Amino acid sequence: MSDDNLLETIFAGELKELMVVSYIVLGNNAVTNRFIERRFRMPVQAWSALYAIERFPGLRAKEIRQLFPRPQNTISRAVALLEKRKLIVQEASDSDGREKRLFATDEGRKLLVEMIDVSRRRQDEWLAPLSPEERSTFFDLARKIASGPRLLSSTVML
Amino acid sequence: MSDDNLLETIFAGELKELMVVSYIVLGNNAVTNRFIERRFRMPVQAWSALYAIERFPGLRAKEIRQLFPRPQNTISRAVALLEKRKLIVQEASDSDGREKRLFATDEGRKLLVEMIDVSRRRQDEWLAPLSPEERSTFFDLARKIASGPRLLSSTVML
DNA sequence: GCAACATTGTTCCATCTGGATCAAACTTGC
DNA sequence: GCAAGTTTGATCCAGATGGAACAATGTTGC
Repeated sequence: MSDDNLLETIFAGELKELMVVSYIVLGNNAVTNRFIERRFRMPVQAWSALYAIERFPGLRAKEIRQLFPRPQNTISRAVALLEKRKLIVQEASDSDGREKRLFATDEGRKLLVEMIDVSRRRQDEWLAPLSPEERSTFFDLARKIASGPRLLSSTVML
Repeated sequence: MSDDNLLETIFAGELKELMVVSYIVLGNNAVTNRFIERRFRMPVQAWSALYAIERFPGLRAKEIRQLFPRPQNTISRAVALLEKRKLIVQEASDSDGREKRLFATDEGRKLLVEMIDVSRRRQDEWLAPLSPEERSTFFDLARKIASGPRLLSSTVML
């Protein structure tokens, strides 16, 4: 069986949606994770956290988890790395002594400009097969899936 | 800012497609990976490999990589685990002494029945927000993205 | 007021990960 | 025929991962 037919067949089974989404994401992650690791010497979740913190000044660590569903200690380590690199600063919360409010530094914002630029160009790269209308439709449907109540809390995989 | 507005905002930026797809996949992985690890005591790539081997009897390890873009040693370990559990057997290739042809055992096929069933129900769970027509459209668009030449080989993230 | 419980974020540690290296088998060029 | 290069898959190892336990703080119920 030829290589193309392998994919054709796997994208025709009862798990075709799972298979095609996994394929896209595993393929993209291989490219993206390696690049971010090599270029910025940080894991992807650190760059994600910086992106979120810059966009929402004063963000709390627990809120980063709502944006990027990752284990708690993963966020904790990413934040610690960003602080060590002086890309963000932590500030004690007035209202809750456990919380730390996070803010990007000028250096962090500067690094983000490059990070966002290359990520946007990478996004255009994997979305290239879609027309603008298709791209819009794809986003709307993905948005619907993201808003589903069972995405994060399953009843069949307990 | 409320929790919902955090997501609303992050899904409205210049990286919205990346953000929404990441959100779906990170969220689904948290559920799925933990379940497969706990229920079947194997990493996700081992179950993926078993799925591929059952579907394509005599598959080679390198071909699994085309279906599931993962590092080569990851596949090698997954295959070794499946063989140790007697879920697959390896058979020397006639034409190439380096290759091993992989075949599911009866036990492997039996386990797959349950794996596929729960995975299909999980798939229905995260696709639930979409109508049948939307689901079909989503699949077609994802299929297009998967077939793009720059998904696996970037020119902007070298 | 305070005991029981919940939440936030950090640390510990066994396990996993993936880039690099390796050995074996195959292919190419001459 | 064979040296150089390639392909296939296994192994090594430094560093990452995530579940669990933890400390500190806040909330609830009485």
